[in-house]
Amino acid sequence: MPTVSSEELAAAAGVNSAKLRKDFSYLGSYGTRGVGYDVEYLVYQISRELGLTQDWPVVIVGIGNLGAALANYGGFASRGFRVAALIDADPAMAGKPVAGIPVQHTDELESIITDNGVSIGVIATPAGAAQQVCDRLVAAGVTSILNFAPTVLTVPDGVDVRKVDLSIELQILAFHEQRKAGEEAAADTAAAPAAARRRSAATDQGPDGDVPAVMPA
Amino acid sequence: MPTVSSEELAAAAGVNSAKLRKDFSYLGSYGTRGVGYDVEYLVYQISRELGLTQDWPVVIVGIGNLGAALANYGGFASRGFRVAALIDADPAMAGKPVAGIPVQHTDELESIITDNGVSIGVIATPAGAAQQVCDRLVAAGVTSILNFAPTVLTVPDGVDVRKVDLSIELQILAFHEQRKAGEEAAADTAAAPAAARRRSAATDQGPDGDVPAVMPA
DNA sequence: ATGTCTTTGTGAACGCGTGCACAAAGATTG
DNA sequence: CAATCTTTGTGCACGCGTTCACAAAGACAT
Ligand SMILES: NC(=O)c1ccc[n+]([C@@H]2O[C@H](COP(=O)([O-])OP(=O)(O)OC[C@H]3O[C@@H](n4cnc5c(N)ncnc54)[C@H](O)[C@@H]3O)[C@@H](O)[C@H]2O)c1
Ligand SMILES: NC(=O)c1ccc[n+]([C@@H]2O[C@H](COP(=O)([O-])OP(=O)(O)OC[C@H]3O[C@@H](n4cnc5c(N)ncnc54)[C@H](O)[C@@H]3O)[C@@H](O)[C@H]2O)c1
Repeated sequence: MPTVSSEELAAAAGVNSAKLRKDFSYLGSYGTRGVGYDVEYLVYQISRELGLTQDWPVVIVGIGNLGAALANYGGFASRGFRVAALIDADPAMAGKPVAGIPVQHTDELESIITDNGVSIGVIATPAGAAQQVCDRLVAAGVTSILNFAPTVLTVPDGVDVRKVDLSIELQILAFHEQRKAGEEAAADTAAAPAAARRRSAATDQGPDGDVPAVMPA
Repeated sequence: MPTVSSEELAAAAGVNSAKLRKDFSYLGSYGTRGVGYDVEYLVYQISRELGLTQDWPVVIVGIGNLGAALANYGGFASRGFRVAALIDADPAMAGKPVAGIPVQHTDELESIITDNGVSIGVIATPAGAAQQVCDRLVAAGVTSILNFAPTVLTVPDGVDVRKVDLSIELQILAFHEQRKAGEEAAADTAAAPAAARRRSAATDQGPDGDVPAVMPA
């Protein structure tokens, strides 16, 4: 029986072995002391706990550059997600297949959700349409939303939203990049607006000081 | 002078106002008691601290479905990121413009990085090519990488990597979705492999118990 | 100038996740 | 069966981020 120890797994994942064991313990206690974890059983238990043993139908709304790329992405199917439908507001796109799936018009949004029992929706529309699309998805029964539009969505309790903001990812990299370079360049207060210059010399922090807690790691 | 209070900002952002004030305090102390924060000055200070006052050239490697969508995305430019070059290994794509920018062949990767002083790279190649592309980017001088390929990249110290894994985003939603539904469906141990069934009845946790600490929020 | 009222900035307490350290479990060997 | 050895499962302590609560600052009215 193939097994792994928490030490091996932790080394591979780059985390602490005690943390890993404690995490596993939340799913139940199914390691064997002196031996480790039964790989097959472990994989199954984690998959089940994560909901990967079921198939989740998802709809993608907004089949533009990004939506089309997502529709073409094979990585979803391999993790148990099935693209149940593609939805776009552009009448010219209706019926046209993307990634082998015909695009349907927004008019049919509600019936698509209901008929397919969809509970996960992906929003890839322009920012202006996102909240409205979100509202319709939620009203139709969707309770989990993956949002690519740069908007903060408002949803009722019980609905989960995850926002993927690629600009913010770049901003985080740029922030660290700036720190790496040292703040020599930060002294260019010439570019600051009038109100900024007002007291920048007095209060701007120097290159010392730690990373502000505001920033994500 | 247009101002905002920490209370207003916190309500808009959906966070605690004290946290917001403490966070701002790390950037310096530039609120006015009894009044609030000078909006213009606040925006400038945050932008500067985040590195948004400079322009960051980025290269995108792998101009397929996703890479092309990224190249077409206008949201980057508006946040101070300039697509300096598009790079792909496919000779057929060389010279062909995507989003108005001609695609260049991988052979020129090193010179592109050097000539443009690029320190941020985006990887949108298939998983198999990601590490190799990453190594070349790093060797050429890139110190920040945004990785879309489903691979854990190994990089030397001093290089930052951020991984965007859309499947994981969906998995997190599916996990919460499963919990919302109650675990009635979790009892389908019939689908479990032999080793799993071995003792599932004995140790599988019931519907009670809290959210495992393993899971991200 | 003095008083009032609003809002900041922050010390202190709290809660939670992480890591240490070890007893208990179980496999394995003699 | 007893001894030994490996690795789990977890109590406990530490550290860090979040939140509370309030004194101090400053605007504004009188
Ligand atoms: N392209 C990227 O790489 C990228 C990166 C980050 C974020 N985003 C965000 O993702 C979203 C989509 O980006 P894109 O580049 O694909 O844009 P796009 O303009 O190419 O596509 C938008 C699509 O949404 C459709 N649409 C508009 N209103 C709709 C509605 N009410 N209901 C349904 N469909 C509607 C349009 O017909 C169009 O097909 C935008 O909010 C963008 O900011 C894109
Ligand atoms: N499409 C999506 O929505 C999506 C979502 C999540 C993750 N991803 C990941 O993003 C990556 C790209 O996805 P895609 O759908 O755009 O794939 P794709 O096949 O459409 O594009 C890949 C591109 O990379 C190029 N390429 C291959 N090897 C290269 C190399 N060594 N150097 C430079 N370029 C090279 C190919 O010529 C091709 O143009 C994949 O790793 C995929 O798993 C994609």
